[in-house]
Amino acid sequence: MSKSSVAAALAPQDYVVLGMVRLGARSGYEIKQMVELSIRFFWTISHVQIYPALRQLEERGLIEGRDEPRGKLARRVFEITAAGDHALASWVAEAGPMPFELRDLGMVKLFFADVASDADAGALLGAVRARSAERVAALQAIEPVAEAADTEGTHFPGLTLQLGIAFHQAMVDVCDRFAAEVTPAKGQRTP
Amino acid sequence: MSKSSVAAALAPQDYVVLGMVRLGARSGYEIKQMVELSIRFFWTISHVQIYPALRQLEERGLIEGRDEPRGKLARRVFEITAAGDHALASWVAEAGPMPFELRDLGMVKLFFADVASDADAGALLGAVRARSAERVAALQAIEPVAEAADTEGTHFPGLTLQLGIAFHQAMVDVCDRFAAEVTPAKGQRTP
DNA sequence: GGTAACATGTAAGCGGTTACATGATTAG
DNA sequence: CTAATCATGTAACCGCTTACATGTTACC
Repeated sequence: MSKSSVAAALAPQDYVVLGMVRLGARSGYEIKQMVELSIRFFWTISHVQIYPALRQLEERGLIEGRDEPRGKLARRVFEITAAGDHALASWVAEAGPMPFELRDLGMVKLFFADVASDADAGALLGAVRARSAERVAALQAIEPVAEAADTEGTHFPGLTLQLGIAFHQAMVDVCDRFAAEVTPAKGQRTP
Repeated sequence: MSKSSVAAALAPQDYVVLGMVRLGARSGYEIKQMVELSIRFFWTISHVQIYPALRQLEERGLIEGRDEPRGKLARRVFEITAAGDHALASWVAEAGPMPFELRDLGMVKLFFADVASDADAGALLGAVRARSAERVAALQAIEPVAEAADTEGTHFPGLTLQLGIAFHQAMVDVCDRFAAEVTPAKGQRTP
């Protein structure tokens, strides 16, 4: 009832925007970029959602914006306020449900892969493995950036990076083990 | 253009339903249950989508249904056809994008956790760890079922189960390592 | 001079969930 | 006799994405 005009708690994407401003993203455009470079593996946001979020955050005094055009190119830049810092910290600390939603067609196909031929199932397994391996590589490529941030006092982005690397590496390992079990010789199982 | 009445390729959830019928789920109700017991960690479906999917699959001849009421309780049960087997196998074998979509508020909060106090950040880390630990336990509890299926010739559900376990165990491990680094003594970092 | 990147928006649509609705059967 | 489970549906709604829209600045 009534998410009309009064309270209406901030949504997750509002906090994402707030957090990115805190980490130094100035314009909506930069926020979108920073999201793509950092949390895109476990959260996405489109620019369409960012601009309304910025307006709302500013209305609430959690960020402060000023127009700073590049020549004739309209541009509004933001900084987090003390109230914003506090709101973000409260949200982070706030206990409550943290939904973990995974949607993975690859795993679904694997689940049903008994219906396919050994060759097709093997190819699918290889594809799933490759996908995770690529992601591991992509994440490892970011490690220097995270380490740089770490020395400057920002430690947790590195943790989420390690989490991403670890779980995709774990998937690669399981795929390898299974492939070894299933094709010890050449498509034969249970020797 | 035109997903009117002619072709309109089957959507993932249609294949999920088809696959579950193949694995022995007979009614829509049973399909929903089996989804909850098996692939819910990487795919969800609500009963609202299942019944239209069943109708569509039957129209295409991929499953065959007959009314089999329990007394006065309406109930329609299904079996997969040879054409259905083939369609499922083709889909599984079909190369193509396999989006891996993860949405995890816990990781988002962790990413921004530098804004919080050491105590709050530690609590958050513990909560994320606990969440994955619980999931590991829940998945391990299913292992006997997967092993039973394995001996009966259904091998791949066990693989996805191992993937899930490994995935969350990896997250637990990273959380533990990070917690050890950050609190060697008592909230001090970089000794 | 052209292409990529910068910068911000509106509007339509879709895939999916939630709420609502109904009723029968089984187990305690 | 009451609650949980079985079994299937309709309708409203909502968050999010896609497509559309526009113009600027910087680089090659």
